[in-house]
Amino acid sequence: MLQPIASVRVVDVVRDRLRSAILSGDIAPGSRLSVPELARQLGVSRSPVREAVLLLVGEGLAVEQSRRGVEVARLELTDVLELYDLRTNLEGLAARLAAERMTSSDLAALRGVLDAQGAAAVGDARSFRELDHRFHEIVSQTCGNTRLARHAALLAREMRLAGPLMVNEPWHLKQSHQEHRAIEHALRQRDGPAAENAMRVHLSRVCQSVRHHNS
Amino acid sequence: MLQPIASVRVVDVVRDRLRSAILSGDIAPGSRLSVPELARQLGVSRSPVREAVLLLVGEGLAVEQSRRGVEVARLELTDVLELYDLRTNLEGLAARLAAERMTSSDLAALRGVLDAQGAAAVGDARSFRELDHRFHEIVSQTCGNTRLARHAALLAREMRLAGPLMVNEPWHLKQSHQEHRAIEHALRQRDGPAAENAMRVHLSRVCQSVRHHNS
DNA sequence: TTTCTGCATTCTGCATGTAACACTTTTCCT
DNA sequence: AGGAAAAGTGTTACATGCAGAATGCAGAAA
Repeated sequence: MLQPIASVRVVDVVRDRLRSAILSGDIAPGSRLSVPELARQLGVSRSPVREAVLLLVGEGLAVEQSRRGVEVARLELTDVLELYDLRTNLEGLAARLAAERMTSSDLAALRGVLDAQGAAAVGDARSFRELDHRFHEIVSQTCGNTRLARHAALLAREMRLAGPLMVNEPWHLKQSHQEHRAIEHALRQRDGPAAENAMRVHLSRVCQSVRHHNS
Repeated sequence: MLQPIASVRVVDVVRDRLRSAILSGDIAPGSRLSVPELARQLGVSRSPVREAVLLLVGEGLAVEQSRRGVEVARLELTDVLELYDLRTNLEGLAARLAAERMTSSDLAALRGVLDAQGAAAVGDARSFRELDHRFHEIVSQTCGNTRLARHAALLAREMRLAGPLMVNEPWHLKQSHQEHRAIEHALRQRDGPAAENAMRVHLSRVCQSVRHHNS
């Protein structure tokens, strides 16, 4: 059974590259996304770059200003709180649904991420965040509701623009890790309501931490 | 104090026109969206049309097929159920938040919509649906969470593609109308939890009706 | 020193050119 | 007639052209 060959479109490559650059911080929030400049740097014409930039606007990672081009979105504290409110609900629902649908390989992947996170928790905030995203991504993507998965992914990605607003103290990361363990435990028990509750507790608590850390 | 001049971009006009045509059914689900053809019909060049079509894909109203262009999204029953699950949660949250933030003019607008809906309820399913959208839109847009408002709007719009899957029996519309009244009552009392509960009851019940109507 | 003016540069937004590909119809050969 | 090849039609995806608008800056004016 041969897989159909997926034609690689330039616009997709450009979009992925720009998204990675934005999420990794290589292109800082507030930076202008000049289409001709990016086209020169990437060695392609302006058309696919323009379309990729438009798609990023649709994803919420960039904002357009009337006639003044597009710049990488800048998140204020209120934006982050908004995002946590939404994620609390969406990912809570996702966790409840995922509890009944996760395969044993999904659960194994989840545990692998948590083990790696436990090892990274001391000091390496960057690795910790990466594994945090993987954890939440696995839960969202296995919930069985494709639209929920898509919207949760959009919100989780958008939140990665928050950078300096996030709390990186070791004790806080440790706390998150323990809450992740609780979520995983509920998922492993196939206890949907408990998983939802644990996810909501986790994200609400992080939201509160962020709020108090920036005031 | 002069208002800044909002430049009207062709791409925005095209996007709005295409979206209206899709949501009104003028362009049926499954129809191919040929960029050159649409450009001819609209009397503009292909560039803004191509971008508008891409934006509609981003909104979930159209889907791209590899190398075979874009067509208007076709919703199966499972898609509609997915959407209701999501809307139940998102709009439930929106209702709770809106209860504390709606102004008296918002409440007046809501009541106006409900009164019009009460008059239209008998027989005119098309008007009823239009007012239903207005009702949910007002609640979502007044919740104070811009991202919640945006995502709720996207989901509500996407659901309008469901067409023949929806339940249009008069008694069902009447039931929806009464549930809308209950939601509005809770909002007017500024009772967030009650509003959330009423919204969830409403959307869950509609979801069940749709499920049983198509099986 | 500060503010304004005019020019040069760059960008945005739309139009158009074009190669590669997909689908349809016609034609040609058996 | 039946089936394959080939031409024709239409599209996608990318490249490029270009007018108008925004931005930055040097130099003049207050």
